[in-house]
Amino acid sequence: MPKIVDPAQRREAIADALFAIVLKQGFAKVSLRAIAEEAGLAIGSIRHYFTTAEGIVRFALETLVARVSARLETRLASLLPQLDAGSLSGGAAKELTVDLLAELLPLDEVRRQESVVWLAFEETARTDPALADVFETSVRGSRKLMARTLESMSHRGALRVDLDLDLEVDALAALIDGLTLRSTLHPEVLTPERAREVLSAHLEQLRK
Amino acid sequence: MPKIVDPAQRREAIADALFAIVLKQGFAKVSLRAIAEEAGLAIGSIRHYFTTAEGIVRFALETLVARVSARLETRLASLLPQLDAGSLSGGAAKELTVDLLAELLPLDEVRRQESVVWLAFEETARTDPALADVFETSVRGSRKLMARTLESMSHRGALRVDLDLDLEVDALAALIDGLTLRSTLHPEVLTPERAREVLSAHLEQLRK
DNA sequence: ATCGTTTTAGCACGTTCATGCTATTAAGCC
DNA sequence: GGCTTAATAGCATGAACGTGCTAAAACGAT
Repeated sequence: MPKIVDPAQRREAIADALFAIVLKQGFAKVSLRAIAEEAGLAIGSIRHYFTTAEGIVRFALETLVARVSARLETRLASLLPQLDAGSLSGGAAKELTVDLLAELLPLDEVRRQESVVWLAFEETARTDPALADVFETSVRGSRKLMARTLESMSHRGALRVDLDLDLEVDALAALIDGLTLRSTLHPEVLTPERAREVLSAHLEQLRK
Repeated sequence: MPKIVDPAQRREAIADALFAIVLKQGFAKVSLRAIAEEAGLAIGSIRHYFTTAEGIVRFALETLVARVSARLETRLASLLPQLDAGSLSGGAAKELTVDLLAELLPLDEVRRQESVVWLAFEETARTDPALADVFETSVRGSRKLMARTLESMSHRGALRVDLDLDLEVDALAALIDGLTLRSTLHPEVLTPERAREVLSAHLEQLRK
């Protein structure tokens, strides 16, 4: 039998190499050669796991989405029971909600890198049908997360009653998108910590 | 004397060709050859006006910024006297303010195209120092516009008094960034008209 | 009509790219 | 210990790229 290498792990390593290049040199510099060098592999080796270059990009995007989704799911799973238990004060509940949504902000190096890569993919996806559907799903998913969050507040009676909930969902989703965009690409204008404050203040204004 | 061609006009036409390619095929497909074909010129002709390919990109970005800035300046110039005159009702003043800020949203085909190109440049600029300073300036400029807008409301006494003005400036800037991003790249999730409604509602909530 | 200069055209070169193939290497079962 | 097969390595090809450079063309003043 042959040399044993976990193929899934190898694929992830290749995706990580792609991320590193996007991060350091931008999406335009991504190429099989660059990925091979970054990963410390020969081009032939990479092509053993991915037949086309496009396949790498596609897989990398799916990997990225999976990682972020997993983190959000984890947080959500630990948050919802706490909120439903009703044992928290309004302020504590709000802080936990902020924590959940702030998961999307580039508040640490890992998330900063993910945000950069995410934004790089976004431009590529606009003209690449193979990637577009992944984004469509993700964007709808993030809107859904906002909706769930606000509905949860509403059910607890923690939300102002004079609000158009649907409109507030769009506003919250856009606000977080904008905060992420600015604090990722222009941290000297808007620091991630500041972005978190803005998010917190926004939620505070929605409270009763 | 030689054939008469307005060089400035030619440069703009070349920039427009670049915009068209970004729009139709994405930033990755931009090349001298592609630009030449789109503009109906020979590569040599283009290189007569721009010695390097990088120069075209740089010039195109400056052109884009100039166009958007000019539109904003025009609107601002017509808006400020009206507001200072104090002859408008609060509601009318707010609508005019929304109109001003909505200039940044992709509400018509021209602005949609500009937004797409703008976002494409943004990713490129992250790793290209020659473009980065243009963006730095523009991002600060847009924040300044938000600040001026809110200050104007504040001076007219049209703003709630319990607000942290600086925080609201960041929030407004991020909200508009996010609305633009979403309604440009994912109009099926957030239509531009809907984005305008969100913006309007946000400003309404800031009013006294 | 001729000349001088701007504009246009495009060839040639060296790089870089993705990809189709073919060898070579390494590891576990017989 | 040799066989089998996954994994690795890298060569060859053709296409696309930016750019240096030279030649042609177009046009207005003389």
